[in-house]
Amino acid sequence: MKVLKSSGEVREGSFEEQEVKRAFWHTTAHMLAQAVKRLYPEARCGIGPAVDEGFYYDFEFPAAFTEQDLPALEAEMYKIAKEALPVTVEEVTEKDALRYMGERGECYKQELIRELSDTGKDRLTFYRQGEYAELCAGPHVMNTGLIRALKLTSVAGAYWRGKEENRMLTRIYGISFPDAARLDGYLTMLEEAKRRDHRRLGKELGLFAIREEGPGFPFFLPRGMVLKNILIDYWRRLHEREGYQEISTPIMLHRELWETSGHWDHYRENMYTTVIDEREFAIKPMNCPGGMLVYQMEPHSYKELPIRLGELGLVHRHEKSGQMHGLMRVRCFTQDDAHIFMTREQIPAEIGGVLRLIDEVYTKFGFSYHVELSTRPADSMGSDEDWETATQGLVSALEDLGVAYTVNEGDGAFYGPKIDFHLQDSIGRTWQCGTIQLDFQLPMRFGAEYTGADGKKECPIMIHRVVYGSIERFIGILTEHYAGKFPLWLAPVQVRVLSLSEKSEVYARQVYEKLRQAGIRCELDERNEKLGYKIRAARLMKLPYILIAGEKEEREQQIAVRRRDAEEGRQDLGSMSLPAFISMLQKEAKAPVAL
RNA sequence: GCCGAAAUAGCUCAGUCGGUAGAGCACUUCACUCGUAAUGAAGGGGUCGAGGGUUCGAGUCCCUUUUUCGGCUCCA
Repeated sequence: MKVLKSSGEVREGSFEEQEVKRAFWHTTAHMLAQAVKRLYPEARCGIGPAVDEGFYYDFEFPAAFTEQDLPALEAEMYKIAKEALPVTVEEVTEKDALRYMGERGECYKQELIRELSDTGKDRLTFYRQGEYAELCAGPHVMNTGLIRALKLTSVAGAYWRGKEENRMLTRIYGISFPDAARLDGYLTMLEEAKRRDHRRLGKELGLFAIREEGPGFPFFLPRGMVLKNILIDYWRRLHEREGYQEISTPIMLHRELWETSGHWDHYRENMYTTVIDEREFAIKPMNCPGGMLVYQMEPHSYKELPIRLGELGLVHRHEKSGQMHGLMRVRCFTQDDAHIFMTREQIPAEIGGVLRLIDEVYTKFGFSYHVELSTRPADSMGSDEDWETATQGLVSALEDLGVAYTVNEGDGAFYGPKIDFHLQDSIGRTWQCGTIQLDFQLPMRFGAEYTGADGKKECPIMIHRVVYGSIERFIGILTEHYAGKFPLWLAPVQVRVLSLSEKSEVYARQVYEKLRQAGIRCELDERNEKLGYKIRAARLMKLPYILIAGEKEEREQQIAVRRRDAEEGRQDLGSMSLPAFISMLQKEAKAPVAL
């Protein structure tokens, strides 16, 4: 497959190559625009790039455009493919480009052209296929006939240039391939991913629920609560090992505190407030001011530092409607927070320690993650020097440990720069989980101090950090990552005991009671149903182990064991004694933290 | 918040032109006493998200509203 660059250079490459694939999708995006202009001549084009999975194109339609209108566009695009139009590139002057777009009413394109020449872009190119031409830097594939399979997947709104104050355009998403088989494969993969959706699994497995009575406020059901508690338990052990002390601060504090911390000025829109005895209170959106107050309750010496105060803090934030997403984005969540108070000299070691801790946890769950460094935002407080020092502190910690990261300009918290850890969900969307934020502001605003070796009062530096991020979001990610098949140590229910018939009910119950006594999370299915039916039910719940207790097992004082994950192709492990099974289980679910 | 779509039994969904609200699974009862992914029969279960309107009559048409879904923006 040949790719045409804007210089006119032609390169041969395969569809599997990133550059070729993107050129392929980009050309398909142009075909979409071409089809739109054929069917809706009054529509105006925005931009239409290739993305990681396919492409999109933004349009302003004269009348409402809905998903029902997609098939007609798809048909027109197939027609354009069949026409096998050659794709060519030509250099144009700004004047010609503006005139061409002006004649066609393309005001968005004109805006782009003006902006490109204002930013000193000396070369403008048009790509042309048949009657359709547009401003584009390429590259593209060389013929529309190469696109043999395509699908327009969804319609969504998107602000022009991504800015909330701009007009909202209609964005059409799609994907294309050089053959039908690959398109089918892609669509099947999407179906698979839907099966892992934590919202679906959360319902099916009885983990959590969100109801109309509390939008964005999740309910944890018994099984989900077990999972949450296991994660908390693991977290506590780790933090004990790492020298953290755990605290708990109030969920609601007086307005003055939030004024001192700066939240009232910088975060007010997201805070819930209430009035008690005619005084205004805010429900905490973050735990830091509470942690700050704990630090200040007694005087500190440099010898005590670093002080690491951990808190599983329940925070509430008013996320705008339309932004919630299962457990991933909620209005009330538990942060596995900690605030570290330290001297300037301790910064590298402490940041390094947190980086290692986060890596240990993510590795434990088998996650791959990427790291971003977010720098000073427009709405922020503090001096330039402090921001510079703080940002430099994070950079050198990352570089000392050889962590690869990308920079996210202007995306830091209002009080300091941050390192973010992003994890992927089942369809490849990424979610920020862990974060490490360095803060010079808050200790200063609160007048926090410690006594140095020379007897002088100094202001400590503070780290805010979370590992899971939010336990809710982390559970969402975990559920999708494991597709609901939680490893034994995390599984809310580890074993289900099945009686074979009414004759084996008593024995099955005995087995169940013994497992419970051994501390194994188990359930008993003594319903009067066939074995196949009960196995199916247990399999659908994705339980790690199924035990069958029938008359034969009772005679031999054994149980028949069936496991969820086939080992060497076997799910049926045959019969064994209960003590043997229990010790096998205990070995498999061994303590998650090496202390 | 914005653009688009959706909401019917516990769950997944059907419901034609506006004319007495349905299926499968789940649940309860009965029969069967069963060996590794669904035994059979019977029964209970609905203010069709909420509020208003049009109509002799609304799950169905119109308006408002809430929630959810796909995105945008924002964020853990």
